[in-house]
Amino acid sequence: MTDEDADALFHALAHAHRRRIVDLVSAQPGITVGRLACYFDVSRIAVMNHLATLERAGLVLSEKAGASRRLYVNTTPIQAIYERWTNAFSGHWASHLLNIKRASEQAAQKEKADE
Amino acid sequence: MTDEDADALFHALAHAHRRRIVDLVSAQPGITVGRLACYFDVSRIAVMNHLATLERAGLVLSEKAGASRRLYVNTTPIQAIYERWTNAFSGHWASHLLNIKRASEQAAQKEKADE
DNA sequence: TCATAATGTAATTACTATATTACATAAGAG
DNA sequence: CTCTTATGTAATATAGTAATTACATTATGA
Repeated sequence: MTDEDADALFHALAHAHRRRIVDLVSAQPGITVGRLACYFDVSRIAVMNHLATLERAGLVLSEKAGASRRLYVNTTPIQAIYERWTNAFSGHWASHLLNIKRASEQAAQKEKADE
Repeated sequence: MTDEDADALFHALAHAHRRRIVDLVSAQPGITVGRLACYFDVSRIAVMNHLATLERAGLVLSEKAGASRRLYVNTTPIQAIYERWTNAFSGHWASHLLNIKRASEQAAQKEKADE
């Protein structure tokens, strides 16, 4: 996963409307743009912009169906997040919350070793 | 996890510099702000702003140590992401990539049923 | 073909984010 | 106390986001 991919992906998920879109499309695969927009207070255009952001991130796929456009969720990028971050922090994972005092002591020792 | 929490969290991760900060602080718990800033081309102030964003999201914790400030990663919010998204899409998880054609057929049937 | 309904594009506006430089505060060394 | 180093704050320029309204395109069906 490149930096650009990760930027697009996290940015796409960094807005409640877009996360809700993912949930709605996930629950109703093939929903059209217009029907989806009905769930929101903002304009259809705003929803379309959010969809463009989600498509850029690869989270939403679409296909034309006559005059409509059907929407689908792609979970692959979400899986990529999972692999990226759970592997990166597998060492910390067990404790769930970092113990600051212990880490602080370790850091103090490291400082001494560095000089 | 509230919408505000999720916004802060995903936004925090939506920048390569901030993700790199998380990696660096994770690898060197207790690193100081100044030392961390040395890893980046941008100014120390820019790095501090990124740190503020990460602290707002709960991804980075800090404690004063004399004139310095020691930094630590907190993995709890990342675990929250994991639970939020893997549970939400557990149904889709098995196939990894959504099969558009099948979903499209299902959607077409659903449309008929709705009218 | 013509009317209608769904989606797409353009231009605009208000707001937020990222980064900078310059200055201010706080702690440790001599 | 004073010099130095580390961190924090203020003001600011630039760029990117999120939303709007108005108009254009495309497809369906009488």
